[in-house]
Amino acid sequence: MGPRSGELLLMATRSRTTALTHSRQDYVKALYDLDAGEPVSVSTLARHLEISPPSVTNMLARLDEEKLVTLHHRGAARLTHEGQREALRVVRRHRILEAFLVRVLGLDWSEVHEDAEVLEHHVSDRVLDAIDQLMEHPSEDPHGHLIPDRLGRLPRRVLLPIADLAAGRHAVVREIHDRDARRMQRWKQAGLVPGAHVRMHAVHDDGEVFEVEVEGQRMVTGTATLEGVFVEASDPGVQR
Amino acid sequence: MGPRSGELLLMATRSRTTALTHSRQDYVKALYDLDAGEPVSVSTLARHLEISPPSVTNMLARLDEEKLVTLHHRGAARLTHEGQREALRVVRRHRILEAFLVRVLGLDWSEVHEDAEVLEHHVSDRVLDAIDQLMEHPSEDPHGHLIPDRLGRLPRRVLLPIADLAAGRHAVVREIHDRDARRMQRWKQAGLVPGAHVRMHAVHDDGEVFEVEVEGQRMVTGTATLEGVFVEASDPGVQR
DNA sequence: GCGGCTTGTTAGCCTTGACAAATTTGGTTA
DNA sequence: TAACCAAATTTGTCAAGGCTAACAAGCCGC
Repeated sequence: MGPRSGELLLMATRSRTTALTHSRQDYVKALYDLDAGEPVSVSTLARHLEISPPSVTNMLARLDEEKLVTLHHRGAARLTHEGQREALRVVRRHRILEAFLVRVLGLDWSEVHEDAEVLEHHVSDRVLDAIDQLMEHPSEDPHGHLIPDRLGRLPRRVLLPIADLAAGRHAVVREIHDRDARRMQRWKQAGLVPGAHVRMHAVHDDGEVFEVEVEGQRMVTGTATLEGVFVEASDPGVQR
Repeated sequence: MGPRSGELLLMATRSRTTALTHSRQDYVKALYDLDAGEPVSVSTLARHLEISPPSVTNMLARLDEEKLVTLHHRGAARLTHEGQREALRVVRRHRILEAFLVRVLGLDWSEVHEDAEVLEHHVSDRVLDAIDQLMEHPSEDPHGHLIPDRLGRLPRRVLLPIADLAAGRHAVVREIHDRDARRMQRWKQAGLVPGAHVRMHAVHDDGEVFEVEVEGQRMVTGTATLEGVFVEASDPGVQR
């Protein structure tokens, strides 16, 4: 739920003096992204970060000492409040940078993730603020993710994986997960972009095949394609 | 002379496959900046990079092995052609980024150096090109330094330290060296910015005190203030 | 309750690039 | 020529943050 259910955090009063190292920033951000209500396992994190499990165990122990995470059963980790605050800082930078790369530099939607991933660690606050101002403080990045404010606050938003949309329901695409450029290309071609209006016509084969209407265009597709697209139901009574 | 007398280099036909490490980029750039016609000493380089002399000796040995520098008497180093090419790559990035920070993000002239210094190592070619294009391929950065083209070519330009301007001579400010933000503030206030027209009225105390007219405003100042300002003589016959 | 897969962890090592302390080199001056 | 000083180098460390190989713990099915 991480990115699509940000919470209004109570900010700790004093913040750390030194910024987290590059690597720590990656870890807390990954934990934030992977947070689905329960602690994230070592192997999940290792896969996500493309780092070996021993290295992850090792780093998690450090983050635990530094009060950025708490450790749970079998080494699984979850962010502390402070860890979450740090994660949200990184998330904010990342999303502002993605917006900038697309809106100002005109780069493609589906290709900016990696660049933002690097720059989020290296852009100074001053430059970030200037970028934010230039774009007039956008509230969303190009994939539809909300941008936390300077204090790490993020409006709560309840979204639904598009595959969970019941047959007959209308919805609006709100977020597109952004790890795989090829998949994003496909979505883009299909019109599955933030803001697009969709309607689920029918679900076949026990939730394996979907008939979806995207901006008036009917398409048939499978789970693999749809995974990563989140919508907001636009007619009443739709629940997960 | 490094930055103010770039040369038209013959580029080697094949370039290295892997980018230089962050640290190596700093070294080659520093060597480029400090190049005044003869090898740069270990201590000069150490001071410029704010790194201890032993570390510098050590790194220079590696750069020598990697054919990026040649070593000379008492450990002094000079860039090879390949080293110079790499340096020019970094210089190009740095200058494009400075221009961007000022022209697009609206940051101050005198404050962008540090940010550019960091970003030059982390911006991808794709992003750099987009930035360059957005600005319509500027030929100079905000301090007046010429920006090498993609092949590392730089028009030759002969400039004069303003202090070397003979009494009575007119000139145009072309480059401002950009290491010290406070000094840059002073220049800015005095109107000593790239493009400004100046005239040397008189030189006193054996070249210690100068009477200069900047855009019509007369000022009296010392060597310390003027060091770092380079001009192009705008009346004939002025030579160093 | 006992193999045996899946997950984590321990141990030991590597790489980059920096540092300080102590030593050597080499040019300069008496 | 000897003594001296500044500059460079050698030697030994450190900190981050990775990695592999080998070992340990949990959990599942029987």
